[in-house]
Amino acid sequence: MADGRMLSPHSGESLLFLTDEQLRQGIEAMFFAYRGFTADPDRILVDLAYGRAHHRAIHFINRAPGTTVNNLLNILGVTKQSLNRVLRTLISDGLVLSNVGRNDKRERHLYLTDQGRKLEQELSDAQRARMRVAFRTAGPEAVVGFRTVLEAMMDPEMRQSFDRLRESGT
Amino acid sequence: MADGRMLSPHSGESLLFLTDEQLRQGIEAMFFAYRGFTADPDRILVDLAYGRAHHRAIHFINRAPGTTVNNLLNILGVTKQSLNRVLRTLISDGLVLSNVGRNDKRERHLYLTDQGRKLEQELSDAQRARMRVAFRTAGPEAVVGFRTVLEAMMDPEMRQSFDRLRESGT
DNA sequence: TTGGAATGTCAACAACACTGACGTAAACTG
DNA sequence: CAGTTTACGTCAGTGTTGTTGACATTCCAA
Repeated sequence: MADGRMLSPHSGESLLFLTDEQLRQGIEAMFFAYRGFTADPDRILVDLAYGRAHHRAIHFINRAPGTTVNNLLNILGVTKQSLNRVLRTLISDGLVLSNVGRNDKRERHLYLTDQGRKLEQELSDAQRARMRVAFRTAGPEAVVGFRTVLEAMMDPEMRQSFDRLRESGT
Repeated sequence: MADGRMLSPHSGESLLFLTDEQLRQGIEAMFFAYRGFTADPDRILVDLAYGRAHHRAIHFINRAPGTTVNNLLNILGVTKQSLNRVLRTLISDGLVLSNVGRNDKRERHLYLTDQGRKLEQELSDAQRARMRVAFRTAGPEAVVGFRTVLEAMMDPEMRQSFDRLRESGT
């Protein structure tokens, strides 16, 4: 990294960071950072006998209230059977509400209950705290770069989901 | 993001990107990007009846040849029982070599066989290809920011492992 | 109205993480 | 040298989360 920054005039800066070694460090950075990224919510979840799958479901239901199971399926990228198991426990535990669709009775629209929102808050507070420290430490320009690279790393369909959520957010 | 960039004179740019909404977008970006990050190797692995755990073991053994089981354990952050299950299959399949330590005969030093290196190459080629496209698309400055934020997001012990590997690499 | 597509549920199974207990061999220590 | 610690492996059991297969319900269109 240190000497990677010294531009040699003929190589062109567009190739500079694309050595296998640079790429491998990017890969390892992703691996280690993701561990940190999930560590704090995970600690909260173990006490509740929930896992990451529950967290993800809660997160995206909170993000898009009234979403259908199918929509959630596309966002999460798992099979409906896998999601259903998670939803079933969340519903029976009173964290999630599942309402039959008015227009299309095949659909189920999902909402968080007050209790569900409470847990969501707790989980995302923990996760945001780490993200906040990381962002603050790294600085605004680094954050922009971070987001740019991550977006470029997504599959196109995932990028679509991401953008859709982003629009609805702010 | 768009209006987040408009600096209001009194707020100070150091707080600008730390709204809950900005942080949540960072969180979701991590989630979607990580899916892309693992997608390509995963596709290769299913055909071989291996999983991500095997990939991770192969990656870090290749990265630090001769590493001990204990060292690998610390890097991967799993239990020895979990790692052992993976190593056992890799060894019996002839991808990994486990040698008794010369100085300390309690230790096992791990190496990839030719066959193991071949698979590692295949897997990391796939993963690097995506990383390369993402880096190229995002540009050099974004890559620096990406790396900076990821490092700030790691747990301290993980950052240590990361730095150690980085030093040995280049 | 009948057949097909979409949506969601139930059951069984596999991968991979975990804890706990135990065994062996080697190294260290008083 | 005896006792403890360290490194590694293994067996058994459990939980989460993914998978496929089978099935019921609902909608829609020929």
